Amino acid sequence: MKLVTCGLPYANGKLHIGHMRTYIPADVYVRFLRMMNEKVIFICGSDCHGTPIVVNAEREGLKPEELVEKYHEHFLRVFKELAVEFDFFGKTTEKYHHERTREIVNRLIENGYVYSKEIELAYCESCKRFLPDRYVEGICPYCKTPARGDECDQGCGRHLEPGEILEPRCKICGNRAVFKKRTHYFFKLTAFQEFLKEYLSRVSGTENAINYAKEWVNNLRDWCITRDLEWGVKFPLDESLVLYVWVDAPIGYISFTEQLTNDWKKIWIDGEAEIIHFIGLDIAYHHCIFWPSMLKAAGYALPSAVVASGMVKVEGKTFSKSRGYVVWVEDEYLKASLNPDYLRYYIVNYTSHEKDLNFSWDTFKEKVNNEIIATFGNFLFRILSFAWKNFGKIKMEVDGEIMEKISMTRERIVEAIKKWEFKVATDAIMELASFGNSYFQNSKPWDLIKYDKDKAMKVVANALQLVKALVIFSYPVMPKSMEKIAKSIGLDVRTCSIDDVMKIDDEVVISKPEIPFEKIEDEEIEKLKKSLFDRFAEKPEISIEEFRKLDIRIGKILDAKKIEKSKKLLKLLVDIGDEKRQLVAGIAENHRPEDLIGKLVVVIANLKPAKIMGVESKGMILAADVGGKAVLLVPEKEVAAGTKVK
RNA sequence: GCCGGGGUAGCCUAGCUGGUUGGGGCGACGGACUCAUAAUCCGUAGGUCGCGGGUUCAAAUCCCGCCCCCGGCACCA
Repeated sequence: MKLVTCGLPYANGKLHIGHMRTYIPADVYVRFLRMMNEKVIFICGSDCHGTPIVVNAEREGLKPEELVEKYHEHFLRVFKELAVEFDFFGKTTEKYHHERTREIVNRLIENGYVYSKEIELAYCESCKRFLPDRYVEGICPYCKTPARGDECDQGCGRHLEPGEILEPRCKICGNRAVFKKRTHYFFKLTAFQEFLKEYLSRVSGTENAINYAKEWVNNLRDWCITRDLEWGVKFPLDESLVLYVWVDAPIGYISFTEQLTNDWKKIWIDGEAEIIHFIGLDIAYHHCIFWPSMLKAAGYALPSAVVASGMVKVEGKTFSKSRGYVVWVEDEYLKASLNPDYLRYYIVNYTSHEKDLNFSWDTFKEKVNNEIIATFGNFLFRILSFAWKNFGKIKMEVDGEIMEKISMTRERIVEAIKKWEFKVATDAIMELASFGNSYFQNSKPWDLIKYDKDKAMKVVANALQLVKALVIFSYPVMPKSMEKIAKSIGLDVRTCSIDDVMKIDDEVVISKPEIPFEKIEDEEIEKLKKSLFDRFAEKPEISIEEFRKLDIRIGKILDAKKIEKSKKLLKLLVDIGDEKRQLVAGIAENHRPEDLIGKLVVVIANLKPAKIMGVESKGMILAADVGGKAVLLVPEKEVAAGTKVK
């Protein structure tokens, strides 16, 4: 038995193509396994806790449970449309999930892996509460830049443990927070270093995730697993605290299994099933470090594989919701009435599972029109049409050569799927379709039919066997379209085993075939491209007053030096008229210090000072960002340092 | 700088536990066919396998050095 899970989507936003890079291949994998006669359970659900949900709900004027429900419904809808069929799709807000989570945490406690520690935490006196995670804004203790409570998101990027942040402010009311002592609870992650090393050396899955994890193992810290929040799973030893969302989220894999089947103990306690986690690379830490340690500590079964998908790019750019490099599944893809199977094929076939996948509308159109339609769909349709028009009923006599080809393709597919090589598997399908076209073309049944009907029928029989094989092979990837086609040859593909491709019926009755796939027109793609590209440059409108707040002037670079041990940073001394400023600029990669001295540049003089690598920076110089390389802005004529820029 | 992943024809990519003439796909060009959603089939052109050394009878594949790209972190005020 196998249990396949997908990383839980976070219930504070809609699904985009980046999400689908995990869910679609997982669904394809599960469907193939079932066709290969494996018993499989496929589990997922909404991840509903954590601070961002509370903050977003407040912003939208909703209760957290309402916000969560809204996105939960969205997930169910989109997964259904895309034919991603989980056996159970739960919610971490449910009672059963809270119970299972508390049971596991109690085991961690009983087994001695949880300890309390008094730490100093930010507390907002006007809101009368402790400020966990992203409720708090302050200064990073490591690099002294403004940061969020849980990580230094603008500066050094470090994960901050609760209470570490300096000068905390309440994000909700903006007031200065005070530090108060508070007892929190820690999981002894450091006790699992040896275990993790051993575990990571034997766990299966994709190399990308495991390699990262092997590096992380050498630098573990105990993990604060409680938060001062009301929204979440109550911590058993202190009900005024909830568990950190990353404690309870993966436990959903267990609690959801429990809802589905009484066999859950065999899977999660007795270790009688293979547990396979499909995740995005961004949550590899949680699945390769935190999660196995927790399971081990609580005496549960360990996952046998972590399969991480690579990142998604949009039109060649790094995926970014805020910058608009994103494709929304419901509002864009589905709204355009595009066949969901096209997206499934694209995601699974574009490149290998662990490499970065580029989603480009032009490539999408080409793959759909050339591969799915011209090669694959056209083969199905030309055979079915020819068979229907000329025979209606075909006596099946299939050549050994054809069966051999089908058998080889089956082997290739099965081997590839076992290794999560979805591209290899789907390429094999396309190749078989191509073989079919070639066979049919070279056999010229449209000529044969004029003088040797029997011979023509034999060609059609061979081709029909290929059609049947293609329908079965590609069903896991394109289930909706294949169900439709299967009907015209009287096949119920949902109940087929992959071995059925080797079975030859006595005769096949053809009903009138329908065109299997609609072509994608240029105008359609242009529209989709336009709405995407229009978004790229969008920034909120600002008033002239807001603009006037900027103190922009011409500065003259008096001195420039490289900052030690830094690759990108230069320390500059700039004359801005009434004073000489020191500032740090990330331009060292394509500017030599000696070339900069004497140069006029544009400076923002009233930017809040910050320290970067221990060097104080008071201001910023402006440059065009050309693929990450800085091209400095300079005045067109010689002007005095300090000249205002409007 | 450290860590990870890469650099193969105009573009995407397989091969990378060394061994027959480095495979595909898209695009380009020429031809054929008409059953088929102007789909399909056959053929042609196009490669210093990032650069330089080394090991070997034999290297895209192994070793050493270097360059470049991507991602993460240190550092883009």
